[in-house]
Amino acid sequence: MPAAGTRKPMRERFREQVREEVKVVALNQLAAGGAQAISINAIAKQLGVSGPALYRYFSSRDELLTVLVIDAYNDLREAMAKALDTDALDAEAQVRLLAAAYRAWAQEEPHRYELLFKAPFPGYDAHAKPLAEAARSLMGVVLGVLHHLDSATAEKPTAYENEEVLDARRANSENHQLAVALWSRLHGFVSLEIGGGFTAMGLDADALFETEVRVLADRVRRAS
Amino acid sequence: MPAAGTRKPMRERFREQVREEVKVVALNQLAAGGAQAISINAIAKQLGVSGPALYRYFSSRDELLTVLVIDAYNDLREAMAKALDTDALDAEAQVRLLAAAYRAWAQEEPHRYELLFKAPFPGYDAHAKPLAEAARSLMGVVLGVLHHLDSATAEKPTAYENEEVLDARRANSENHQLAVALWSRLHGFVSLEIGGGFTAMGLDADALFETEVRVLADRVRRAS
DNA sequence: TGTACATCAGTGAACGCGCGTTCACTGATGTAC
DNA sequence: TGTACATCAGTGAACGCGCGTTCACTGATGTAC
Repeated sequence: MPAAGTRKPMRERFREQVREEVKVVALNQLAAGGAQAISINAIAKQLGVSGPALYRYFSSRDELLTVLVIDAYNDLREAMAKALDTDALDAEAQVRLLAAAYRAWAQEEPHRYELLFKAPFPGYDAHAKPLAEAARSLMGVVLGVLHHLDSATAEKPTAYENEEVLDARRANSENHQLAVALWSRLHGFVSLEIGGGFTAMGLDADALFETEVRVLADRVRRAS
Repeated sequence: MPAAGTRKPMRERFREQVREEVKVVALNQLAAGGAQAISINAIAKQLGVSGPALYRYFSSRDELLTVLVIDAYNDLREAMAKALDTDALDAEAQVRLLAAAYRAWAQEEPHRYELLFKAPFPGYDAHAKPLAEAARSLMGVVLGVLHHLDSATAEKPTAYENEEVLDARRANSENHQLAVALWSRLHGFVSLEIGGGFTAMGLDADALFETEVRVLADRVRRAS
């Protein structure tokens, strides 16, 4: 009988624990054979359990995949947020940190990074709300960095309610365009690097990245 | 009995024709359900033929997929080469044309573009030589544009024999780094655009692309 | 502390499906004399 | 022009596989009295 701090009923705690185990095994399969290799039956076998047992924890294979994508969004966001969690730095330095964190996460978790971008991008009208929220929250970190560049759009970028207002403001925001350009370049570099395009050509990926980041930082400095 | 111009034996011509038909149907399936939806049996059914029949034309599903990837590389390369097939232009203008052609092809053939970059990047040591050649040939077009910027590396970039010499020269070439940066940005932009990331955020993709291309062209002008 | 009951994790069989691939074969088609 | 033969496209059955998911069930586990 565990002491204080254990508020949830035991069965619920158990459920959450098993869900985590399932996700871990699923990520192993992802790393080993790609997203389509994630299979309910194979996961069950690896957990020493029979197939249908997992339906106690995930209603379908689709739900499992969705959860993995959301987790990846959140992980990447937290990695970036953590990198920026330092005492006051100017925007240029923050962009450098952000870029480094983005690349580092993708290098550490290449399969999860691919999972993020091989899935269709979650639109506003997507049936999966949590997914869209996770994606927007990630972009919120980038916007946060460029935040003080333009005081007209200076509100908390993660806690919106009305999406239409948000859309209108975004479309007209210089910062948002800058953020997207930043993200676009990071994604281009990182996905080529992960795919092996650079090393296959005998190129020094670190040097290339340095150059790209320097260009980005310059642009941010010019805008500020 | 066809007249002059028909040199190949009829059976061989027939084989090639059927191979093309198979590829067309395979591309339809790719567009409809992703690369993993390409299935020998389903293609056969759609052609009004029984499954094993296709093994007369492709030795395996893998061979079919490889051929599709090679075709896509070649198509994209030809689209870019064609765009540059104008009377003498300076490097800056050529970069603009190249970028526009790259994006246009990806927009017209989004599924084939994805097919290219979701496949593992063909390295030198890849067992599939034709694949690696097709990929290098594509890069050759980009290098051709930046060609005259650096006379030290000025040789025909597509007709190499010795790969090790090629590697060494590439690693040391400023132009090659510029070409890769160019490609990296194009890929980043285009893959986000295809994925729907921009429109999902209410952004004007054309305007973003214009900005990115202008930055690229500036950099090329500065280098020349 | 002990007993009765409700909850729910996990089982095993089954359904229906589609896949890639092999094999021995039939029958048409082009070719050589 | 006519006949005999070799080539080869396509068939249908079969193999073995794995998948997601449903269902009725057993048995353990936590809970309420």
